[in-house]
Amino acid sequence: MRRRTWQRAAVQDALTGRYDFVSAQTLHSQLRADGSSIGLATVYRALADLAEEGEADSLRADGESLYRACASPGHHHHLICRSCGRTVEIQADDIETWAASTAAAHGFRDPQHIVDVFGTCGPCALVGASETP
Amino acid sequence: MRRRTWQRAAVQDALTGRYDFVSAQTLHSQLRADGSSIGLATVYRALADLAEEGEADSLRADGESLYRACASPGHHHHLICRSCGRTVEIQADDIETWAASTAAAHGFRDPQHIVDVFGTCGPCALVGASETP
DNA sequence: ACCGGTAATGGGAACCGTTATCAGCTAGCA
DNA sequence: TGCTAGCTGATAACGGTTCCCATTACCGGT
Repeated sequence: MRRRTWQRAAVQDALTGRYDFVSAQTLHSQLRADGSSIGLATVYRALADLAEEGEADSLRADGESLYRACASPGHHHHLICRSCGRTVEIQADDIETWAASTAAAHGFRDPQHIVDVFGTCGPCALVGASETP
Repeated sequence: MRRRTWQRAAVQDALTGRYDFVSAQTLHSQLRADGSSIGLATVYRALADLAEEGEADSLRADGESLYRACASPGHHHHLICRSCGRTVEIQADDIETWAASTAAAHGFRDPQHIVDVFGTCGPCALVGASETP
């Protein structure tokens, strides 16, 4: 059975309050800064559980796991700003069918696909342009 | 200038001799087992260089970087057996245009995409079926 | 309200893949 | 052949994540 603790709630709340992908360590720091006494290991466990239950999306970038609260409940992909982390959720049925048919065409079963798009969002492109001479 | 050393050649040969994605550590172990005295750091450096030069593809799985010699020189994606690692290279122009147009539609510039499909290849599906009662 | 068991917690140590360090070596060029 | 910048490799350091385990506290049953 999965117990409901204030730590789990705190992690979920902190995740829901953000619009971008965050690492476990960042979330832990934020929670501590907000006065919580939650432990780092607990944040890792809570995030892993949330991802397993489908309450959060996860992806790996630069060798660390990032998490984000799901806005849309179903399967979807992400368009992520590589500068500020702003994320747009994308539904793309074409990709689903493409992945399934491609796997089947090569005799692969039970296909899963990783599809994420990174880019520089409008505001960050302006900032970056002035920083890069 | 980039020098040609027997270590780099050994890494490239070992990579070319495989049909699957391998980690730096696995490749290092294989080279040592074959009698080479190559160092682990050198394997990491050689693989990073090969990937940078476009001589090898890399992807991250389970928190580690995996490498594979490119059969097709241009941009492509992979269909990977999650059991035995057998890999099929896939050209998918539809994905390229989809990623570009999706990014543009949301005001994102300079898009990059990560698209990999994992599945269980025919032979492994048979083996796995007998192992799972 | 009170137990009892049991999952959850948290601090630190361990773990693992990767990268930095640096003295010695060597490929490539004149 | 000699020079020298780039390469090598053993080891230390590093950063993110997981494990360990004594303690805590959730929750169903009474």
